[in-house]
Amino acid sequence: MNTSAASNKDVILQQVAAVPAGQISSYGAIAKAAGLPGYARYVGHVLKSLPKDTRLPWHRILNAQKKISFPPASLAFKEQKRRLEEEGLTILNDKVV
DNA sequence: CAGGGGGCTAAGG
DNA sequence: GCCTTAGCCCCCT
Repeated sequence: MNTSAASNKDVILQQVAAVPAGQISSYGAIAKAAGLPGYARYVGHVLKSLPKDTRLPWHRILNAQKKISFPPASLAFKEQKRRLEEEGLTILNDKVV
């Protein structure tokens, strides 16, 4: 798929961007798919570092419990929830189904 | 080099 | 449902 010149961060972002609309994934799954098993936290750290105008579907990335790991008072929480709903998903008590 | 923390995960109490 | 323990890893002091 592409050369090995990609850094861990790039690979992760690539996997995140590879997630189809209406489909969700977990940090561990992304890390694993990126060939970095155990980098779950690193994935979160990277996504969190993304710019507000990022085009990466970071909102499709949830934790292993399929729940939004943000506090309900966080803007990211509402934003992610809203985007997921826009993609046809449903959120029940911070949980994505 | 040591210490603390983080959109994590799984198992236990 | 919540918190703790333990594991994995990276980044900043």
